[in-house]
Amino acid sequence: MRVTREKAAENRERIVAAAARLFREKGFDGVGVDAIMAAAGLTHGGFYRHFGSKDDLAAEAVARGFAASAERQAALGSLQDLVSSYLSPRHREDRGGGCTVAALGSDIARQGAGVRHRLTAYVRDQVDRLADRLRVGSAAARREKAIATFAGLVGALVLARAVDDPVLSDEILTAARAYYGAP
Amino acid sequence: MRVTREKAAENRERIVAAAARLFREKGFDGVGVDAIMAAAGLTHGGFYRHFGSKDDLAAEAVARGFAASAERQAALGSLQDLVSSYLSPRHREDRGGGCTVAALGSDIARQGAGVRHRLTAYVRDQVDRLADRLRVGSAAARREKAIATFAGLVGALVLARAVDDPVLSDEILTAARAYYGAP
DNA sequence: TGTACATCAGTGAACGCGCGTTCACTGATGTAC
DNA sequence: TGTACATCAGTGAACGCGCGTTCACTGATGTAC
Repeated sequence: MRVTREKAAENRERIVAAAARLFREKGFDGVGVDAIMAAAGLTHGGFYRHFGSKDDLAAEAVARGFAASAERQAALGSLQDLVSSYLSPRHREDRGGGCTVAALGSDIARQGAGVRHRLTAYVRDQVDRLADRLRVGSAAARREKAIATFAGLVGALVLARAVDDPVLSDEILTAARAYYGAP
Repeated sequence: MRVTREKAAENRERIVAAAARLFREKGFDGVGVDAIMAAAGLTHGGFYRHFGSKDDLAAEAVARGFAASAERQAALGSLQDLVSSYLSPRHREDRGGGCTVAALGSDIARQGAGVRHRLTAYVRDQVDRLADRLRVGSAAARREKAIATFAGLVGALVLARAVDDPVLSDEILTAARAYYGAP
């Protein structure tokens, strides 16, 4: 059942999108090739017509996630908007659709070169963009604050998701929002 | 080959210690029961004389990691000491022996109730201790800063480990050290 | 204190299962003429 | 434009492997007398 080149490209896109979501939801080891293919409406056998390995897909999937995050960030006006959106209960609940770094952070260091390389480019880019939004202090001071803020946002979201007490989780989000959202 | 009660308790300790290290190094899914038992100098078959399941061991192993972290923190004098030790290259390199939250953070939210419950108690405790160390501002302001600092430390270490460029990794540690270590 | 027996920590083989990957096959698509 | 054939995206069965867990067994330890 060969399909149109166009249709095949579309299927490939759906595989990457499904993988990006499922990896964030369940971790790299928590979801198999067959589950990803099923989520994309295909059977697992065809996987290797599109990707060399599950690792290769992982690299593409995180790249896709980073691109989506970068777009979302660009669409948000002020630093406060960005912080309060990142640290919202909605983002906490939406691991599958949210920030890839918070969803997979401690896993990424254990992944292959492709995944780590893409994360590195993303971190560099996000730090630059964050520093640009900070209007006070020297370039070095803004960069320092951008790095600390990025780390704080990621850490706060990870903690808010890991904790099993909703009250403490809310408190973490609120405190970090106030602390990092201050101008 | 039954062994002394004392020897059995000692073996159990070694299993938990090996698990705590290996889970942090390779993730919960990255290491199997047989590897843990081998690291403890035993064979895998005896595992279920000590633990009901791998999940049960995971809960004990993270609890052990948290206890060790709490001890380490108590031994450090000032906030600056704590921050610069946490964000040191040595800690970045020593995932197996370091902070459990940074090593397993994004995995923990996907783990069973035992692991998450223990993490929650640890976070509560660490936030309290950190707030106590901050000498400025109202109780509420200190608590807010404690939460933000805890999140920032965890996030910075996760990023410094995930990035594949040592220069950027060092910069993350240095920036976060300066930002969060300031009195 | 000494003896007989029950207990049970540890061993190593085995289980069922799910995983990543491979493969022969299908049949619509793409292409050469 | 039409025809004949090669291509190749997708299917579904199969592969080898490692995993968490179970089990029959061993033999030193613990205990009851």
